Amino acid sequence: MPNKNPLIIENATRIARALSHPVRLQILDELREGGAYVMHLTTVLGRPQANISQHLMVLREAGLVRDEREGMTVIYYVRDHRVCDIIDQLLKVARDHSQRSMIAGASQPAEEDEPARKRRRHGQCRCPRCRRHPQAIRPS
Amino acid sequence: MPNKNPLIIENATRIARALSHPVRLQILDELREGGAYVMHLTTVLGRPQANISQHLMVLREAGLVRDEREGMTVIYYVRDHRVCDIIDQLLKVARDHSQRSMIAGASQPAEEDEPARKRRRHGQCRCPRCRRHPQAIRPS
DNA sequence: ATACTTTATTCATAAAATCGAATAGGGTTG
DNA sequence: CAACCCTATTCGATTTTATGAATAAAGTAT
Repeated sequence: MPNKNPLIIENATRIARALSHPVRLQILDELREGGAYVMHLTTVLGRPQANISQHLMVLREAGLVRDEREGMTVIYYVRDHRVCDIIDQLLKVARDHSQRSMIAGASQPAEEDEPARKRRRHGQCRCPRCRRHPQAIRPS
Repeated sequence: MPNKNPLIIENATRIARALSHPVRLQILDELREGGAYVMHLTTVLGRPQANISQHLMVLREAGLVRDEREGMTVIYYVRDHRVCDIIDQLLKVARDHSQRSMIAGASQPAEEDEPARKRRRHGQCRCPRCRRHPQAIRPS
């Protein structure tokens, strides 16, 4: 973890939570290549307008989208396209996990169930094993 | 979005939700380099044991960790390290967003507020603008 | 067997998220 | 202004999540 600042961690979880709903994931996908009207999202995703607006509010408060008034309509844009990359990775992992659960031994998960690497020498920890290796401390 | 399968999307949101809590994010970070005992996590994160176990259950059900009994203790491992990469990206974006909100014009967000790309020509959509460009359909 | 250790689970409660329905706000058109 | 269109917000009901407390489960040691 490149940054242990609790505020940063909180922010990261906020982004993750914003991504944790199918409608919001799909909204971001629609916005991805150039923004879209609310009405467009409503039509494409087949959900009531109020619901789309509600999800857009969540995305806005998470700082993931930006809106631009244009007369009577509003266009929403993705704020940081790195978030789209994150979504791509989520989908990739999700796809592999699905395959793994459906077919027993299929395709290349690109990184099979981790090989149980050598256990790390923990820092300051009172647990029986750590007690014998009081090294680097990583408290908070 | 490389895959529009609703099941895959649901799975992706499940992963995102599992990542949407500070304790779980930190747990994954601890497990990252080699797995850890529950007790170790309890000590390092400074949270009651039951709570750590509860979060581990969430991570387990999301398929993000794997446990291995070893006598009286249990070691948890990350299942797919690509998830750690996702966490790194979340943190990176979160860090930039924090900086952006604290300092007005600082550091390189690597991808500033998106330049409002040319609007996409939407497919089948009843909204006023789309009606005149009935092209590719992207319904469900 | 008894006591102790480590981890998991259950329960009750509080907090947060989701969603439809209704409504409000603002711009446009006639 | 009145009617209409697009979007946002509020409200209430329901569901999900989070958490401490208590307890269970299972291995270990005496």
